[in-house]
Amino acid sequence: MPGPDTKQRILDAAQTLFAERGFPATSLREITKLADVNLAAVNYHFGSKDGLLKELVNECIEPINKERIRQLDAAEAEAGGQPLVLRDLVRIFIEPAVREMCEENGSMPCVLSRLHHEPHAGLEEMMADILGPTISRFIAATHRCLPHRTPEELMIRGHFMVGAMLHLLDFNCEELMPVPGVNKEVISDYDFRLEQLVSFCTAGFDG
Amino acid sequence: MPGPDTKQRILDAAQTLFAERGFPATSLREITKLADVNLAAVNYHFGSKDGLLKELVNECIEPINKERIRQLDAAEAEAGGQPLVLRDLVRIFIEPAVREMCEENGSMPCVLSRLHHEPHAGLEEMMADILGPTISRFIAATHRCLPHRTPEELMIRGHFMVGAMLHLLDFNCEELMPVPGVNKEVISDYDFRLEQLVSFCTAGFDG
DNA sequence: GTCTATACTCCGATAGAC
DNA sequence: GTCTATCGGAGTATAGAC
Repeated sequence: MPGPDTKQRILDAAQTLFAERGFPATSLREITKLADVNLAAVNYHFGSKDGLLKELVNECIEPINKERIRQLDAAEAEAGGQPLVLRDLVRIFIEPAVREMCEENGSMPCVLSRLHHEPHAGLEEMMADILGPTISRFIAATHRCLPHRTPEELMIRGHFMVGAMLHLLDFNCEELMPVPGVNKEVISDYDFRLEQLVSFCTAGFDG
Repeated sequence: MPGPDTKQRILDAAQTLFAERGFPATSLREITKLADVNLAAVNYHFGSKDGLLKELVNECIEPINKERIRQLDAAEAEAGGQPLVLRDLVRIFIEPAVREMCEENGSMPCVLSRLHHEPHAGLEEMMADILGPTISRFIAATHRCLPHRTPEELMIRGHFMVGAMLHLLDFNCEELMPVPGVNKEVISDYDFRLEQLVSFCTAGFDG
């Protein structure tokens, strides 16, 4: 079997199945069957099941992080030393993640938000390496917006923002509990969700 | 081996190990070895590994939910038909969970917050059964506090609140990324975290 | 009823032939 | 690079001892 795209086919199949039933509940035999490749190809190309996951996650969060840095650079250059508007800052952190994951990579949000809560070998270190510098810059920029807040207050509130965002992303996959008076179409709308999250976190930082 | 407390010893061992390394990474053979019981005892008492998890979760969230309902009943009786103060309402939802999980059941927060993001057979239904009526009452009470907000806005913001809370609970187990100027002792303090979360969500609902 | 011993199937991983 | 064969360990089911 030729197939120089074996690696990509495995990645695609894994993304689909991980999102559907979760990482631990998906077997390599299911993935390789869907991708129409041999079982051993996974270990050849990725070393292990965890290695496959790691590459999948890296492909997803690196562009998000680069976009955040790009927008932050642009906004700070335009502000010319003045503190940014808090709402703009919150949006710069949230919008690239929500947009990338909801529009370009339809099935990654669930995978990613779950991973933040379940420990995996080597994955936390990778996330910390990629996201650490960004987080430091955001805390510093937030401190300039809200000088009356302590660094501890800003850090824990940034943590709340991440939690709210991850929970929103996972929301795509679950069934909503039906609640009287709530229109599901409104809640499912991507722009509605994004604006609500930005409003919630902006007010939360300042409150 | 006599041991009429076999069941409880399994539950204790499972809670410890699930919190330490996560549910999927913990084998029944490790649990039964730590509990000093036979492997098959798990399936006798709980039916399956998932059944064990389900009972563990149920034991944990039912008292939290009862306490929320109790406090909500008391507050609404005292208010005598008037809308509650938003901050009190937020605290009634958050405080029982944070207190129960941080003080009485030191190792459950991680387990619980992870489960909210990884699908497990039958577990979502159980959560929905237990939490559904409570959530409906909170949305209704919030709507009386903030009549200018639509039900969709209140529901999605309640979802953000849950996400922030779960992320905070899981925070106990992780190592914090070191950030210059942030005192880890302050961030680790239970009262500090609770008050920050209440402030963040109260402002977020209204913002 | 409780608990044990044991066997069964499936998993991820790997060695070695092609 | 790809494939087959195989390994130890996982969760599960059950027959039978107390």
